[in-house]
Amino acid sequence: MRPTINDVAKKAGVSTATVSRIINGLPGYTVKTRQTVLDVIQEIGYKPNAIARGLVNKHTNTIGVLLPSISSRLASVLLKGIENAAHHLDYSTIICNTERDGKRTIEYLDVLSEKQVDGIIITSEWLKEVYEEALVAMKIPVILVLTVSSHLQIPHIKLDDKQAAYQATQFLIDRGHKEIGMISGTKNDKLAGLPRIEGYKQALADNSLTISEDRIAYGDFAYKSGITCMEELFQRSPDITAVFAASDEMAVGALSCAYKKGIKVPDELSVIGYDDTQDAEMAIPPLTTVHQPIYEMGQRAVEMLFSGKETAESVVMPHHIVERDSVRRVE
Amino acid sequence: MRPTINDVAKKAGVSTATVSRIINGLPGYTVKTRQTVLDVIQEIGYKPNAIARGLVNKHTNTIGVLLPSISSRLASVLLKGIENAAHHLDYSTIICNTERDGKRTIEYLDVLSEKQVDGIIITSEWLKEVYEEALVAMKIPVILVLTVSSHLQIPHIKLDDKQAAYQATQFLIDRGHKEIGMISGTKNDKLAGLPRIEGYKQALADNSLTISEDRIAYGDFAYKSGITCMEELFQRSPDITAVFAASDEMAVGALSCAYKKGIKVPDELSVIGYDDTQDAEMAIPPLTTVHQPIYEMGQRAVEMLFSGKETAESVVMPHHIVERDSVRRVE
DNA sequence: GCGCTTACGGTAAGCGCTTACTCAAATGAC
DNA sequence: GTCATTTGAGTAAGCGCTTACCGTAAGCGC
Repeated sequence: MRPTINDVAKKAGVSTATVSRIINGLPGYTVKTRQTVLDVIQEIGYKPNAIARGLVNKHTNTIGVLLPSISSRLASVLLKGIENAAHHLDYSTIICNTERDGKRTIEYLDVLSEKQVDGIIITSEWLKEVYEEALVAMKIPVILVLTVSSHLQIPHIKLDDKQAAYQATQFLIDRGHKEIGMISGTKNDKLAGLPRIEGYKQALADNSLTISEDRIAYGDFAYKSGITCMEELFQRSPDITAVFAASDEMAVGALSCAYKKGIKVPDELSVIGYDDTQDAEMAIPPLTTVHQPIYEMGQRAVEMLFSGKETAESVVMPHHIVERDSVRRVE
Repeated sequence: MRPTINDVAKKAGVSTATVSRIINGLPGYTVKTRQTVLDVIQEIGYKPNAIARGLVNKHTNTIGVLLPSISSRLASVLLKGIENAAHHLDYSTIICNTERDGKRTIEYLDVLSEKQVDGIIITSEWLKEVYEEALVAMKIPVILVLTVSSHLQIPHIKLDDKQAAYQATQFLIDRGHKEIGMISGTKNDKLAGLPRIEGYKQALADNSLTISEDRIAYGDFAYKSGITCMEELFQRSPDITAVFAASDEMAVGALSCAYKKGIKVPDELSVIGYDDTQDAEMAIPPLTTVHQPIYEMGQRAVEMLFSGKETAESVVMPHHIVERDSVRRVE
């Protein structure tokens, strides 16, 4: 059995209260008693039991993070930002990989509630009403990253997706492209789907370029769907000279598709991505893309969780385009 | 305040013992009392406090995972496997991103110990002696993934790296390559460094090909180092026709380097990677590589953690080469 | 109707801590 | 030297649960 506070109290000839005060840095003892107690702790290798502490203190110094798909580059960088900030604030982080499964999400919410986490960060996933109900029932601070709440006043962190998509498209237009396709995410995704399509269309409209549904293909943000979407686009609208993809993974899929068809990027086709994950950097050619400060968003989320304010303000993070080699200027 | 077992006991007109029995599925009550209690639980939205439970039950249903670098593709897939298996067994997983920082690692070990996790999985990182000491002190089951223990009998899961590297090199040789370079991981890495170099050299030796230190460049498994290593190799040994990289990321780095120099892969240079992460699939051209069953290793690790046996047996997982398009046959 | 077993369910201790309350001794003001 | 105050440290309750240990009443055989 691991030594308890009782063991050190006995061995040091003091009460548990004194030991507790010492390990918690509260006043009420001489330097001498402090030293003997510390010595005993060292000697028997005592470590406070965080569970027992949690029971009386009513906080566990741990947070929970819900992610729709943990192995994606985006998710893992976000997670890294979260974990890092949490660790610096002395919090542990429990991960919950929902796989976009509603049942599983509810299970996780239950578990986090039962485990008395001090806060929850929900990322990327559209908040169904059941989730929102569960959330209010548990009265725990929640921060949303890359998603928003429709019914509740839950603070979120994201970027202006429409704006960013607009700028990406404008970037292509500025370089002389007129026939521009789009590889979108899931069709009815209100988070990363619709707004980006709107931005794309708006940019075309503002530049008096024709908008055609033929030039939009719908994927699911993942690599493979980028390939098939690009194939569709080549079929339906072979005249396009540039493509805006709603994720780097899909953009790389487009690159792969073009490669297989012997179409040179950027010479014959320009591609711009979205996210600026390492995939963009590693692509051949390196991908021009919209940078989302993902890591920082993760950090920010935990800061907001413990900002002390009852409900923090939502924040929209800045974005910018990172220019690499996948877009060419046409005459 | 959240309702406690006491609240439901009072409201249902029974004792807490009965409520406890009911939520734990122990015998000792009529269907009728069971139903009233269940109704009350439902009505007031009672959820057992896992912290209080943990205090008396002496287990927390949570495990800790140490990862050297959480945002790498390898780590996130491993994590996914772990998290998934853990969730199925009703365990939560706490992540600890050590960033290969010894001080941080020790901090995490302490935290996990204090939080009374039921098991720990350590991945990829070489076990320093201090860690091993900390580990024995806390008397918690530990499983190692992609690493081993030098002093302790801690069960591990990995593959036969030397064998795998041998086969990768042999694969190149079988396709007619004679001047083969290697992009290795960290020079003195006993885990993923040395064994792979040995396998590479052994294969060359067994085929009476000359081994030259000029043909080995040392990176750190990450993308950027792959680029610089490839540059070095081109300089030091321009006659090589194929390269074996000790990680997919470095292999992709090699691809990027070749691309920049206008060297065609696989026509002018063949590249074989290691890991078979999604990076390999997404590469242009798609990367031939040795497949590590990373996800499965993660799953396996948690199964072993709770196999019931005092100390599980170490396992070496099978590997195989996934042939894609980055290696060409030469005459 | 008697003694027995069995099923139901309550009582209370205790898990390892924190902390309000108490008290004795030391200190300080005068 | 006296009295008020501060300081070091102990006592014990209680955080929300589980569970060993008991009662009590019902059910059974005879």
